[in-house]
Amino acid sequence: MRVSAKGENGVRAMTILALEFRAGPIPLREIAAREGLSYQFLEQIFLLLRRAGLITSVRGAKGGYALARPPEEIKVGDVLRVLEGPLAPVECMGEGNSDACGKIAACLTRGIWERLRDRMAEVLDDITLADVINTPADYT
Amino acid sequence: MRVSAKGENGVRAMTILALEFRAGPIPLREIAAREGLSYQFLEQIFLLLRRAGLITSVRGAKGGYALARPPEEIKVGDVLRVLEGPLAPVECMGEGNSDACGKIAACLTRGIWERLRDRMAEVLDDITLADVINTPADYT
DNA sequence: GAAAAGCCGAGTAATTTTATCGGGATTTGG
DNA sequence: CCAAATCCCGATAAAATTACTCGGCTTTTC
Repeated sequence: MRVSAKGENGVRAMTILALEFRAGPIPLREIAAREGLSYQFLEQIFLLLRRAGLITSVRGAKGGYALARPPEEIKVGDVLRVLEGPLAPVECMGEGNSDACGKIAACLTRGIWERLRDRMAEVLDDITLADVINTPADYT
Repeated sequence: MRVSAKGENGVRAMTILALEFRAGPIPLREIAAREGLSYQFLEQIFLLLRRAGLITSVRGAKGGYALARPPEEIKVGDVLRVLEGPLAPVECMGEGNSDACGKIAACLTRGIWERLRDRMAEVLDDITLADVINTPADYT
């Protein structure tokens, strides 16, 4: 039940882009340095995020990445779906989808995963990047 | 964000034990056959569940496994914690625990994982094995 | 035209998960 | 007592996934 490093670092990097929104494109090396991450690993992550339309890129010197939309309009769930695949706790259950799997107890356990999936989506789609950067220190 | 086969099959097997509660111990081979699972893989799972005190075993001929407590008293969350480790979406955040990880955006993203973790626990600790076996067919 | 940056397919390394093996220890029933 | 059924369990192999690297290309600025 863990989020992968890709997902975790992707959200982290998106948070930086949210903090720097309006500052013009931020080069990847800067983000990598700021978060102590491998430049090349982040590159893989950003490739996916760009192709999914969550960020835009500017090539060449003075280039870099920026959010494609303001932080208020990007949900954490959007980012995680791109990097982790659909928010489904078990394989036979993509979001929206509900295949039976032919096993005896299948129909019995399905309700568990459906409820879990829906709650997870609820939380993650309720938090935008704007919420993340406005988190008060005493949130805990 | 997936539950492992261990977790999924563990819950499935526990569901069978719940259905057969009061029928005396059920041999593992029967459960494996019923769910089309490898006997030896299930054995690993049951070892963990027994050590965690969720099931009891009877050795020898006519032996098998049974729930240690009635289905009403075993939560799906209990089973998953044994098989998947703590219900924590990211490493730096065991249940109850909240270590800082020293990265710049750390404190900002932490709230996401805390909320997610708490909601997941809420769902999984709210469903008992009794609920699972009483699931109406139109649950969806 | 050199330096700064992104683009990207392919490949390797590390880790985790899944599954198997082989032999033991207990219990039942004959 | 013996044979069959069944759990016990450490070790390890196989497979899958995840994390990360490489190398070379393209685009833009100065």
